[in-house]
Amino acid sequence: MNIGQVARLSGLPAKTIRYYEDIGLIRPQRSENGYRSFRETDLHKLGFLGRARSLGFSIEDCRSLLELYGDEDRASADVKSIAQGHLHKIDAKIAELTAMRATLAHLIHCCAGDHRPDCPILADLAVSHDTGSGE
Amino acid sequence: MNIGQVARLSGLPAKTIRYYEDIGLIRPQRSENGYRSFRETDLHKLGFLGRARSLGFSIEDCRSLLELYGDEDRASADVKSIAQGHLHKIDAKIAELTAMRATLAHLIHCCAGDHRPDCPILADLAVSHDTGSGE
DNA sequence: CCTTGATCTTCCAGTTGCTGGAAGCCCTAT
DNA sequence: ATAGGGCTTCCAGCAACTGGAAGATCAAGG
Repeated sequence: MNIGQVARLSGLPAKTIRYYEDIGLIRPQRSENGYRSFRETDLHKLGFLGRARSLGFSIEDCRSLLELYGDEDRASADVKSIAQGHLHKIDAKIAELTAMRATLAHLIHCCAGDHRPDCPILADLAVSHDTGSGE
Repeated sequence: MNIGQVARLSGLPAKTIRYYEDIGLIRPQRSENGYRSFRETDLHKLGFLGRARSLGFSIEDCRSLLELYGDEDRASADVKSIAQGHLHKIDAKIAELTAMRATLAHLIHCCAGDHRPDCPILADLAVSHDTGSGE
């Protein structure tokens, strides 16, 4: 299979597939004309990568997961550990965004949003706050 | 004021302040020796930038907000519009992360996490799903 | 056989928002 | 004079691609 077909089947852009080869996630063979020649296992790995990435795993996590996937003697604890680490990062990010969202939504609510210049959003950004326990 | 003091007062790294000058967010004067010389207004702007960034506004949003902040004839609607656009992006991001989190937490819950190789996390990543209405 | 257009190749640059480091000048204190 | 800190510039790198240029290859049509 050439890269175009693999891109169609895997749903990944050809550019991304080349990039994954560059960084050593996959190692497709080459035809005599220099074209990449993908086997079923390559396609399978790309699907794996696409799904792992869509769950937000970093490329390095994906590399580890792919390695564990190919290791018959893996311990599921190693996989679980990676997933839990990622889950913690997601939770931290959600918490951060939720805090931003709350402040932002409040400011937006307070802003008339008309032709006048008075704006509580700008007023808030203009003064320093303490990060502490305000109500 | 030199950059070190401004960094201390604003809480922003000196590198970041230089970067903000590079991209034209601030325009500190220069002393005769070539050092940046910050006025109160520069410090104020840097505080504004720090707070806007901490709410997750992009640099380009910050540029617009700073411009509106300095424009006595602004309409608060313009500020509100930027903030609302940003809020939508945050909401989209939260939704994306929450969906990831749900899938990931489920998989983690299903994984024994012991010395054995059987792992529902890897099993899930290994097969293609439809994005549709599964339960 | 030749041309056209799609597909493939490599390589370089750009994205976002900084951050680290090198090389070198300036300033103060001893 | 020298040591140290702070300041300057510029270049590289992070994550994970993405876009584009320049050129080879292939399949189909006239």
